[in-house]
Amino acid sequence: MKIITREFYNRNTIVVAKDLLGKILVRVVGNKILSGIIVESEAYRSIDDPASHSYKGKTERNNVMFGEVGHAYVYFTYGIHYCLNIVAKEHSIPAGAILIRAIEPIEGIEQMQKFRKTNDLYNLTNGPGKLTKALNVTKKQNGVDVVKKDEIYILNGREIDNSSIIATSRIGISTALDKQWRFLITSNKFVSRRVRIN
DNA sequence: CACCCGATTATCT
DNA sequence: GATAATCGGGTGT
Repeated sequence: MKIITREFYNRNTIVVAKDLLGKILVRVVGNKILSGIIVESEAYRSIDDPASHSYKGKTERNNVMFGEVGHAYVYFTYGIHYCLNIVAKEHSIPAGAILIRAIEPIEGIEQMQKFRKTNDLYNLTNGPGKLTKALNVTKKQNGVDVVKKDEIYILNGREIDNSSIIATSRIGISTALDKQWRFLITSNKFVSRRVRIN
């Protein structure tokens, strides 16, 4: 499998969010490889999206969202958790990123269980805060280029049949609830259980 | 299974 | 000073 090239991310954020389903997220920690299939994602845009960190313009926290596509935007939230996003947008749009909400673990499961301090396979990486903990992703990874084979990269996985993907409103936000920008693979056991299907 | 709540702190207003 | 792109544990049905 090959690393996804930068052109993939240089498209409509919503389309890329959907297309990331089925791709393989890889995390290199020392000499260990941790990986999983992306099974849940959310698109966040900019001036047209009140729920996005970039809605009101560039700040110290969100500046990666305004930068080159194909980089990781990692932020800290609720005083406890990190969330991993991939910058994606068309040239004409100032900012945009995709929140990786859940992966189906493939490689390095034992190491992920150590990072998470749990043996429960189905609650290991089924949430944005859980998967960053399982993959040992923190603000140190903010800005890393996921198009290069370095700390974090994404591989072409298997094509997902359109009929097995659904779109819903996004989780944990209070505005723009009408926008159906959360994508998940239906019936995948590793999707967040907080399912709000409209 | 559903709802409720506390944890804990960087970031923004 | 308030909020937050969350999680896990608790209680009740």
